[in-house]
Amino acid sequence: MEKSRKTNTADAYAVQCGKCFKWRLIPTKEQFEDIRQNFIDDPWACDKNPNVSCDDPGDIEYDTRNVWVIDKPNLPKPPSGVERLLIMRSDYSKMDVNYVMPNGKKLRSSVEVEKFLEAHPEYKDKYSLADFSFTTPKIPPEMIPKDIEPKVPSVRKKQKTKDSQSISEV
DNA sequence: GCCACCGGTGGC
DNA sequence: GCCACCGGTGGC
Repeated sequence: MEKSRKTNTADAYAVQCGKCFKWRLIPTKEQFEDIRQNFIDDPWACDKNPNVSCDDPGDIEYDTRNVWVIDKPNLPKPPSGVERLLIMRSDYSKMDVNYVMPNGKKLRSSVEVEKFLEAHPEYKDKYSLADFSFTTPKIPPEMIPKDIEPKVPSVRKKQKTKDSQSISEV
């Protein structure tokens, strides 16, 4: 996923084809969430779209012209009426997950979800804890803009090679 | 007074 | 060492 400097949230979503490894843009967040929730059992491929094949050029390149963040596969899709927000810290150190409930309340952890459901029994048959995941994507070090100052100069963070690609929000 | 944002840490 | 979680607070 690529983040807009303005909104601090993803402004595009892309999935990588399991066969040709090209990246294809997914038009909406909800479609992206649909693909993501079953990604391991049902990996995505270009021909999932009747009008697209691996012979077609990719929609977007994985490079530093955008800030890419690789999402975890198989996150539960937010139930209807609930939106999952993924917010980038201004220093690109990490991301935060918030769930926006139908009444506008934002939840920051599973514990808060639990409390919310207790406090609002009317939602209890509609939503369950399993619908929520606060797992955050990793930010590949090369995606951190060059003009961002490293956080604590005294502490060196070690770079990590991250395997995968698979799913990504841009 | 709220809430978006950030820093710190406990537990794994 | 990582990351899910939460307390604090500055700016509105």
